[in-house]
Amino acid sequence: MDEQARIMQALGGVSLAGHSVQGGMALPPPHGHDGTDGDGRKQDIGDILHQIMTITDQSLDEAQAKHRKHGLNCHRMKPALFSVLCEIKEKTGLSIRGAQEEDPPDPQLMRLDNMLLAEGVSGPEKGGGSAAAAAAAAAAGSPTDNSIEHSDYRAKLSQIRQIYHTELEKYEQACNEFTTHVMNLLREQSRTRPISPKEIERMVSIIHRKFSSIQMQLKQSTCEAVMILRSRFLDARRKRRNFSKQATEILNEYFYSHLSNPYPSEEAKEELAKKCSITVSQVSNWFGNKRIRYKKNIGKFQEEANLYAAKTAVTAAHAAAAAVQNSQTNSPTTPNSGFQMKDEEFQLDSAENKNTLLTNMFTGSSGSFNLPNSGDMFMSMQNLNGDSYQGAQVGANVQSQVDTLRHVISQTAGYNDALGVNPMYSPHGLNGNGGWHDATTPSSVISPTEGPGSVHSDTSN
DNA sequence: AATTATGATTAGAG
DNA sequence: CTCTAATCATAATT
Repeated sequence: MDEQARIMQALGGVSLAGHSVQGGMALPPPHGHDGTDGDGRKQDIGDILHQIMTITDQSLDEAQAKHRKHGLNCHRMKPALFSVLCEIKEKTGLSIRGAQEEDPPDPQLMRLDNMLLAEGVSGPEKGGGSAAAAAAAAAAGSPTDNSIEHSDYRAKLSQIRQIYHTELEKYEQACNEFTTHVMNLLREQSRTRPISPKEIERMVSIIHRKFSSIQMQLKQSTCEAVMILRSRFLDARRKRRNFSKQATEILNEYFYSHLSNPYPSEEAKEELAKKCSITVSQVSNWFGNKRIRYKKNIGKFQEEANLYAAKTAVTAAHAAAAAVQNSQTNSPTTPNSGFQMKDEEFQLDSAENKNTLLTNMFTGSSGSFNLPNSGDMFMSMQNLNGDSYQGAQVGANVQSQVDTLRHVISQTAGYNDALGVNPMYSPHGLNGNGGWHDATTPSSVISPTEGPGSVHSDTSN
């Protein structure tokens, strides 16, 4: 330091005219040149330094700068100056050391990385386009997670992923560019000043650190975006969608036809899930809700129960008719389009009037009818109608059954009420203290519809 | 706007 | 894990 100061001091008064220097003193002694005899030398140094200053001032004047640099490089005194610089550096260089060597793997960054990986943003590209991704997801055994809702999410996610990747790439590229630029600069400078490889390394790592901090910001904002997207799309609680009419239909059918033990097995749940195109857990949710809500207010559900009981009954009858027809070796072409029409009509009817007769009929006000499932319905209707399936015109036979039902309904549509609030009967295996009986008896669980042709109105295959 | 319906979540029991 | 019961938050209806 002292020396430097001294040199500078000396420079102060030196005339700037360039004197040529005599006597090539290759290496100025490290210490103690007290300025005794080097007048010309001083001037020379002053000259060079002045040039350096000037260059620094006009460093942007490209061609000129180059020229001057070249001049400097070729200057006789250059090696000498260089070595001086080397020495100075040697002495001062130690000061810039221990600036945190190996970068610690920043837990914050790790967290972000892990999350991005988990969300499939930074992981391996899977699927590319959103449609392809959705299709792949649907095709893969993944339980068909409501892919309609999901595809939107996936599209958005892949959009985020794309942005993230391009940005990342951009940063990386910029980082590399900058690094090489700096390296070149340093390399060039290394001709005029001593630069150890360690220093270059340090510089590079500083640059990388800067860029990685930028990357972290990118990752952070990407994470945020994903989280927002997630909460918007995947938190189904926020964006609750009702199941399709058809799905609830199917679920209700199952529920009311298994009222005595509305606990679908795992397989049954899967089946229902597939039919309704919802997930198994959604089926479970549905049944959980249904059970508890049914139990809480049976009266409120009577109508629905009747409706579905009747429906399954009709379905069973319909199926039975078909079966019988089959057994009668008639042509397989079903000639019962008319019947179907009637079927709908029937549903309409039963929905329209506040049918409570059916309630009495099916939900066992008498206590005898505690299983409003298709099998029983079928049987009872057969009995109702008197004759059996042996009749010649079976289609008409079933038709008449339905008609009979309708008749009864319309006849008795008058007196109802009193049962909505007062479920004095505990139908369908619902015991007194809340909770269904352990009705594990297969006869009540499995549809006993072993009518003619063994017809299952059950949802199981 | 208020109310009801409904799917999902939660705590807690088994 | 499944199930119940309570609860939440939103959709649908009045």
